[in-house]
Amino acid sequence: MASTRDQIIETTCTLLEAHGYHATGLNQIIAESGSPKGSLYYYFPKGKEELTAAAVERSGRLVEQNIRAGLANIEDPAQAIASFVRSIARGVELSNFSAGGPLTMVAMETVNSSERLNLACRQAYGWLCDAFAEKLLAGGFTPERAASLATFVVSAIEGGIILSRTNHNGDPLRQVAVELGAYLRSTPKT
Amino acid sequence: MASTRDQIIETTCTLLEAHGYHATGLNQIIAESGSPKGSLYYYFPKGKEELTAAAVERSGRLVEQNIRAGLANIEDPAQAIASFVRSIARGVELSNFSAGGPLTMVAMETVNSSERLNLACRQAYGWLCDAFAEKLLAGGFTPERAASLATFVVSAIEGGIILSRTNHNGDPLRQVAVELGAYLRSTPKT
DNA sequence: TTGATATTATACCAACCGGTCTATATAATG
DNA sequence: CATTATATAGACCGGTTGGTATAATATCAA
Repeated sequence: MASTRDQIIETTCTLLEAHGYHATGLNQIIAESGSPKGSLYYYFPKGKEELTAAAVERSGRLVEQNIRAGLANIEDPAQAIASFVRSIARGVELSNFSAGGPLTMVAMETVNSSERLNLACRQAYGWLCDAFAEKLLAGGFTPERAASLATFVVSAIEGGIILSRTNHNGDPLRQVAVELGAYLRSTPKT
Repeated sequence: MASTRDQIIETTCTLLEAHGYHATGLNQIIAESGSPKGSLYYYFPKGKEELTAAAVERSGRLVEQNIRAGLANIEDPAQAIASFVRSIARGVELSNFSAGGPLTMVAMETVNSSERLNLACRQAYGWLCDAFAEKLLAGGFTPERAASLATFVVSAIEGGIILSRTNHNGDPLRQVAVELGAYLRSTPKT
């Protein structure tokens, strides 16, 4: 059974992903998690910011695991990444375009208003880039190429999610999958 | 001299870009634009949603113009786009990471909460894609290739802006410029 | 059983939100 | 000049926000 604290974080992750930071109210979190406000402030004395930081960290770790797991089945990095992006497209569609990019909104909403959340998001994005970079490294790319390409991959996916959610259509992400796959297949490894 | 209405829209664009939809208050808009609330509701009787829709449209048109202007000086699409992305990186840095992607946040924040704003953002993103697609078309790509690549380009840039703003560093966008340029140079035009 | 600690449960608060209201300038028009 | 539309000005409203205070209740060691 999940502890009250975990339940609160989990609920926060879901709401942040769907509605963003400023549109997610503490009252909504306690209502959906079934915990009273007293518990929330017991576990997160500094309030919304601290809770969100924990949620961002959790989401980041979760996405990182998803990436590693999603890339593990196919050896060739180009094919593995293309296939993974297609699976994101399906996930976004299945969620009715309310999932995908749990970090994006918090990252953008708090860039200039919360140092703490900015750092949490920066760290989380680092984990995602690292996960891709390691796959590329294992596929024979040099460390420098792997790092630059990983940033590129995360950028393209992030943007693809935005377009797919906005258009209520998984196709933009699928086009990203196609082009990204083609590029990774053709670009030199050094 | 800008009319009161234009002044309100312009202020709204700036605030939306920096803080997003839910963090931008009507009181803040009227304070910074110097117009009283009565004028705001005179020009936008339906309130915040209507005003934001106007701001999104304006931002979309403005970005579209920037793209066309930015791509006009270099004939080769790959070089032109790479150069344009580098100029975005400079712009993001110069704004202290509070500019870039005026549509992103509104698009994400309102995907499932405002049909009207969702449509406005969808339309605006369409304009951006079209601007890139036309450059690619002029560069010899087939219409289908141009459309798919344009979506890819917008995705990568959008994501690059997120990473650059989050990391308070223009380099992610510059890496996007490098990889995007390399891919567009090497990918077949049919 | 007792006492201390950990946790839950609400009542409450000032501040702010988007939105409505009425009153008043200002300008164009008969 | 009188009248009418346009536009400005800001007080005000109910509801919600994040956050605080305090009391009740589990939990468990001694």
